[in-house]
Amino acid sequence: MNIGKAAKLSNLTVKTVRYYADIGLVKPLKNCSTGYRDFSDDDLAQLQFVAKARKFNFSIQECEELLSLYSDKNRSSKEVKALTLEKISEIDAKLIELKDLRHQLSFLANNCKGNDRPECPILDALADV
Amino acid sequence: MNIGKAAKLSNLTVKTVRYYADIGLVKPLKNCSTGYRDFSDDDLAQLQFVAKARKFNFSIQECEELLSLYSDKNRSSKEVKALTLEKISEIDAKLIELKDLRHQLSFLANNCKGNDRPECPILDALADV
DNA sequence: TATAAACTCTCCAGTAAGTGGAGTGTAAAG
DNA sequence: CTTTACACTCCACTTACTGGAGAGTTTATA
Repeated sequence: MNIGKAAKLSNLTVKTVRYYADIGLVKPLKNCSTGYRDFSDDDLAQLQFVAKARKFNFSIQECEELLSLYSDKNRSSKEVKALTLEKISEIDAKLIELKDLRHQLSFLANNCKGNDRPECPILDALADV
Repeated sequence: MNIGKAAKLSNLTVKTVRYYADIGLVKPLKNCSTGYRDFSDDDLAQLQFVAKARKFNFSIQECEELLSLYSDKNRSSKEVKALTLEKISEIDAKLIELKDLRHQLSFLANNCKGNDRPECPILDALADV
């Protein structure tokens, strides 16, 4: 299938699919005469896999690792689980950071009248070392 | 003061301070003979302001807006509060997204034995469109 | 059959917010 | 006087794409 169809079926943009092909994440055949990429069903499955993994916050490099684990029939599930748990703790760290940030910002916002006068505790807090 | 001291006092790296000067976020004087940047106390205050605002997840562009609001003695606190509330709702959206992601990933991890055998519900889920 | 629309290609540049390194010049300490 | 620490510029690289130019291909319509 052509790139447009592959993109549609994997919920990616054509640009993104082309990019994934450029960096070798998928390796579609090329029609020599037209230069058009030709995506097999397997290529499509890989694109769908990557699209989903990216949604799960896996980086491109991690997607590559997952793909190779996926196609390796002798791999253990241990490695995949380890990568996933690592992702989860990254997410946990980010959650803590964001919650703290939200806390501080809403404290500042609550103390700011938000009127037409110049006094602003938010700016004061930012200026205060 | 020299860039090293300005960096130290604002908890930024020298590279970052130089970058901020390059993009015009701060405008230190330059010693014509040596080419060394010379940071005034005001420049330092700006760097500290930006360093703090960046920690609060404000983008560089937003930092510029905040800086100009800060130095405008006639500005109202309304604008600053609006920007802050916007930030907070961005953070909220991100929090929801991350929580959902964590949920799905931990569900997958919990269902994966993580042993030496190849069966892996995580990979299966990624492959499942 | 002509032509227009839709699709594809490559290549170049840009995004955000820096980081890393090479090569070179300057200042302070021993 | 030399070593060390600091400063400078310039270029490339990072992540994961996105946008656009200019050109070729395929399909649908007049």
